Amino acid sequence: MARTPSCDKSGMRKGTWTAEEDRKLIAYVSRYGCWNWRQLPKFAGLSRCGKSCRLRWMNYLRPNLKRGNFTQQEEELIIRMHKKLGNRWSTIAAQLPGRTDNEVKNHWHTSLKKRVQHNTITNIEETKSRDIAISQVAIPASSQDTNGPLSPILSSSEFSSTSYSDQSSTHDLDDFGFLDGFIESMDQSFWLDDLSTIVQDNTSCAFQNQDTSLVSPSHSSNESNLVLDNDFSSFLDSYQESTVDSFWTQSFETDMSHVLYNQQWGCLE
DNA sequence: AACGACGTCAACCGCCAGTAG
DNA sequence: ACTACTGGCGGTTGACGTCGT
Repeated sequence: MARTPSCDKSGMRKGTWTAEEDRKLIAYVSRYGCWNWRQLPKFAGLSRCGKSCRLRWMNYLRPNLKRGNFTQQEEELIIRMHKKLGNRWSTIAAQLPGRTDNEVKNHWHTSLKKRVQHNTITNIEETKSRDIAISQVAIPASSQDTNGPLSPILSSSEFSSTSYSDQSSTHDLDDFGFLDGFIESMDQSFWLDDLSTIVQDNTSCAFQNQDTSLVSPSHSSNESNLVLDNDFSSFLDSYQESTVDSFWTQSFETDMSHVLYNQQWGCLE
């Protein structure tokens, strides 16, 4: 899924991010936080615009992102919320821990939209044929089965009345309070099921420790180099998983000691 | 094997709201 | 009140993968 790297008029790189750029961005944000996206590329040694850095971080690099296929629960939640909210992807994504608005939006356009449209058409056809049947056989409406499955995948309206019947049966369609309970009912393991690799404790900050000033006695330079030599994507998985609990609670250094960092990367004169 | 059609998704673009000066 | 700047959002693009012929 790589785009051909290119540069815009101002010399900023565009297109696919390289592993090296990812490393620099992770290293910088992990250490100093994102205090100003516009200024960040300069200090992090990246030839990217701040917007591009922010997007890369938010959609791909930041910890606690859940990658991989959407679960049926997630898909049903997206369908239901989209029916209610429309294309408010960030709001919808906020209800799906570990998912980005971009990811939700892409999944909607590539998969869920067609499914919903198909179900809508199927629903109309089912309704028509049922109406005909009703008109031909005068059965009291109350005895009609209106809840039969129309397809293996539930439509959004069915979802509201079946999948989470315990919650939704007691809530109006306009009441989204049940979503909170729905999310809360899922423990941490649910959201992390797709994260495959268990990371050794001493790997968690190995990347940051490339700054030799930060290398603890327990980390030899060989260990740090090992991280650099390994496949970057697997490192990224490890990095993201290992920082799930601690990342957002850690306090970033707010002084301007990026100079130390940049000396390590050689990106400042 | 070659080709085109279609699907996927990372990344870009333009707009807008919030905020500081 | 106005301007400039920034972050965030949603729409769109386009490179690459997959599938069918």
